[in-house]
Amino acid sequence: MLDILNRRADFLAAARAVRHTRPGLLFQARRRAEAEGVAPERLRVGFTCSKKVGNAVARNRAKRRLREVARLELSANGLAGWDYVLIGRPGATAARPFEDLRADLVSALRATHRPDRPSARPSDPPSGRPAEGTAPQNTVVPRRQS
RNA sequence: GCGGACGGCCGGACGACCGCGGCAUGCGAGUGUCGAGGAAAGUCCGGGCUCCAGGGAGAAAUGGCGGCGGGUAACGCCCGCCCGGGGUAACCCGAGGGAAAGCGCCACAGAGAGGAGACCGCCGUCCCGGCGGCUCACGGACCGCGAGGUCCAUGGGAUGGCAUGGGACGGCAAGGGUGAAAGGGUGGGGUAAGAGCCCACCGCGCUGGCGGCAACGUCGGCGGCAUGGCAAGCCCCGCCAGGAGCAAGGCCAAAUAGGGAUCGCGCGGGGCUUGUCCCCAGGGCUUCUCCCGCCCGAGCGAUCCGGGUUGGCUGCUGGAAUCCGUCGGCAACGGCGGAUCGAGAGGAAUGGUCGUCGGCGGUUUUUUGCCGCCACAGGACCCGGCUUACAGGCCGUCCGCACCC
RNA sequence: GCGGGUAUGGUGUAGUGGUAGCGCCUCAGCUUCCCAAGCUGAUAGUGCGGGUUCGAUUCCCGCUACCCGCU
Repeated sequence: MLDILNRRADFLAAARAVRHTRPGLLFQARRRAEAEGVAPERLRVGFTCSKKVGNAVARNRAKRRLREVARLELSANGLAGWDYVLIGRPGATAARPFEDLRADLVSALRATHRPDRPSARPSDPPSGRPAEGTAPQNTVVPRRQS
């Protein structure tokens, strides 16, 4: 089951971790630290849209489509112990055909959890990004959930 | 039929599968039920509600409003009417009090921009000229015997004349010209020329009658031009307004100190006639003043509460509600009766994939077919308004023009 | 939820109701062997829609965009 993310700190932490850009959405993912007190089998997801997406109707519609896509894909293919954040993009999130939007999420998930990609391990960012304050997940190599 | 004015309404429908939020029920799986708008928006006004401020009166400051009457809980909203402006009309628009309380501004142009002014111009008097007459003197020519007459030239004089030139002094403000605006307008009389100088009408001011609750209208009398415009410049007049906002506010639990509250005892300076005396007080309680009332002022004791943080409950939706009928009212609206309950979340619920129909656009000679698209926009304490956004469509009333009967 | 402010050439900014200025940038010319600098000149602007006024960047109303407070 999906837990909904609503604390600002969780969003900020996810924003400092893995990011992927897809035409229909921005994707962020972070493996939680054990010390955070959240049960490790939980999988959490957050949705957000900035004012650039549009007025309240446009933002709500983008978040609903992201929610539906997360319901279909993330509950099946997401990893326990991770936080995911899905961010709406102006125009595209609401206008993109649904199957394309769904494929965007699948693609981002695969890019995040592929073991041979450095970007899957935020522990050693090649671009010299400042290291994250919460270190424990840096040593864990993500693996596919069975 | 075409064009136009005004008012009101709808703003996709039905269905399938997988999902979402609240409530009820169930041990549970689940089941049942309800689930965004006309603007929910902007936050521009007005209220309810809650807390804060001791009560009353006045003032100041600040902000707002501004024809009159009505409606309303109230309003800057609505209705009706008046006045002014626009339109052939239906109808539309108007921050629509005061400019003789005061201050300020009116660029440029123009002579002059506010108790104004004289550039061109008009008129009078005088002076210097011009023209044509009159008259005198002298000269010449001609006619006549003569007295004399006629004509020409020069010079002088006086008075009057002119479609006449220039100047000085004075009168005038009609006309030209400048300007957004030139110190009432039109016409006539009058005059040297003119002018409210006089007269008529209009406008303006004062005043009386009548109609109207009133704004105002209308009829008459008087005055005789005095009062330019701007107050969405300062300002004056009248009216209105205490502050904060549901993250208001209330309750509970966890957690516990340096502060706070209540009660009891107690309390300033000066004067002498030493008294249960008199006088003066200080500070606080809405920016100030006044009146009333209250408290503090100095410590001690007792009792109670408790900062910050986190969570839960409540406020929370039945209300100036909506609909129908009826009565009063031109209307806004109000009275009465009946029926109905239609989101209450707490980072926030309506989505995805389709089907049929509807609408719009494109393609097509047309039909069919195919393709694309579905206005503005999402409750967060609740109401009444205003403003702004809005694909497409529906209904009603009225006006103008053309045609037919 | 409650309030406040700003909008002026491409850019940064002045501006008493009366022709909207200035610096940088851009362009052209001069200067130089060439460039830079310098000199001369030019282009280009009041966010939008109404209203008041003879006249609005200025005053008033309504929108739009951006920014900033408080809770």
